[in-house]
Amino acid sequence: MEAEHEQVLVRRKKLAELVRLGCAPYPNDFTPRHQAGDLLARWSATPATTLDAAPVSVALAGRLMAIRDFGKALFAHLQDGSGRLQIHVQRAVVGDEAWARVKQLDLGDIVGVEGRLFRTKTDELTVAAARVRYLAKALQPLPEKWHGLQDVERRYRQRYLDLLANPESREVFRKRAQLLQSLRRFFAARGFLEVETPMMQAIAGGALARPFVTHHNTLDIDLYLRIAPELYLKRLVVGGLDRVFELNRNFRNEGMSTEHNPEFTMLEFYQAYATYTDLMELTEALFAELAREVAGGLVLPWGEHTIDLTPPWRRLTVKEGVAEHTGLSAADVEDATTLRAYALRRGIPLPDDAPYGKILIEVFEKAAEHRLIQPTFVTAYPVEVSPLARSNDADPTVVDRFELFVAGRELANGFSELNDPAEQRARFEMQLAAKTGGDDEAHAMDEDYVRALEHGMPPTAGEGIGIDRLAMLLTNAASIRDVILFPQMRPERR
RNA sequence: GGGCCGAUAGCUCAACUGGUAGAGCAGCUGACUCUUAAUCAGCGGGUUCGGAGUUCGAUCCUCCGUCGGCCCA
Repeated sequence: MEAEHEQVLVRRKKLAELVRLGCAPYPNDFTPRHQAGDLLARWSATPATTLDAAPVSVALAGRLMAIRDFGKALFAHLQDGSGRLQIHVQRAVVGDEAWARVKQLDLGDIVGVEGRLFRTKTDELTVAAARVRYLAKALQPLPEKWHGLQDVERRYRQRYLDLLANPESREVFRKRAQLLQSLRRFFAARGFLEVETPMMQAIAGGALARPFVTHHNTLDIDLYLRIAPELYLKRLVVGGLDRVFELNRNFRNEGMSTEHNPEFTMLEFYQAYATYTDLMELTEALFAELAREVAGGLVLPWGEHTIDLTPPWRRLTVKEGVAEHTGLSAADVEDATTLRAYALRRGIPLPDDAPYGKILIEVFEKAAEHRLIQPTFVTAYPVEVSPLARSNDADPTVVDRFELFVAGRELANGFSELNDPAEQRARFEMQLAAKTGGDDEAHAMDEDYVRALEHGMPPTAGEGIGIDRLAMLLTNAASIRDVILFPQMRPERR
């Protein structure tokens, strides 16, 4: 426990004084009947004379965010989950005894107010308080009323302070909630079933990433926090759930940055009898709808850029992207030796035995990705880095896969699913070889998944969308930590 | 993991070339019944992130550490 500073001690004294005056310290028998935002919406257009002629009784509760004391009367602003409403308390109205209690109120206290609506001289809708009760004492002072809470570290560690002091922050998370609702509505409207699959998996599959490990005591086995729900969702498609989606957390044991948090929210969905090109169109429709509902339109400010989500979006292959952003010719891009030399010049690290597809994708990631500001579907990914995707019929060195880039980062990854069990087994074996060769992000063998495919999975396309990054895009947030309520932080040493 | 930057009153921020830390808000006391960053008068509040060093003297310079931000891997 850190030493308490003056203001906390003062507030503790006030709490004691309130108790002495007969107030329960933390009562829970006050029921608000109104919300500040609703009252403002309903009555802001009503003239003062109407409010006086037919009084509107209200009861609301919230946190005191500003107090302007005039000795025998005071104005204050009460903030609840919906907004901020002014209250006016007069000694002559509430009586001396209640006034003595009102005088003990501090900024940050949670209070309940009953009274009627009126308009001040400056026409602000205000509650003329008949009764004020305090519902919870705030022992700690609020952040500065004008600048809010600026300290980035405290905004993340003590998100409650950020939320109550910074309206922009509340707005970001309101939009995020709206985003999730819109997503669910979009998929429900198209016949997708929302499902939940294991977070703890014996084999961490469905993506190429390092997992977190945990231990189950009774079973005495190590389990992995999932890096993706993919293989379970496709088992459901085998089981006849033709359209499924899951909107939930994934965990990857990797570095942290402005676009990576160890746990992050991912939408994955699978549609039987569809192809990756169908999903590109679906994705365009989805983003358009989300942008309209959450951000108010398809043209979004993004830092110094303006991003236009109006479909259709640009499409290009990985090789085209590499050629465009490296200056190499199409023939050079096809040539592993030339590509490797380019990678070396650019300081892109590559294992000695990296196959062509791996070199290609590394060069693409370093040279092209961050330049794809406007929405772009990148297609024709090398088979070596896509162990779960269906090979292209015309060119089996690539798969029927796309990634969507917006604002220079990957937002979605979708493909026609590989449903040939024999080929899937062969792909897993390729990955095992890579793993033996030192690639610890290579995919593990999943026998049960192959067995599921042997029962027959309909031709299917599936996609994953990074929800945190999508939220960043729709709220113009520079860091993933700005759209995650409690981002991962190093523990404070106190 | 590497580079750069940052941490000063409860909060938001100042402090010249090294000379012993200030303002606004918040708090406290008093005045004030239509204010809204209320106003007016007065007062208190500091381990300058932690540790070591250089120096007569360190918020300031050096080193180590902690936490955070940005960039890179």
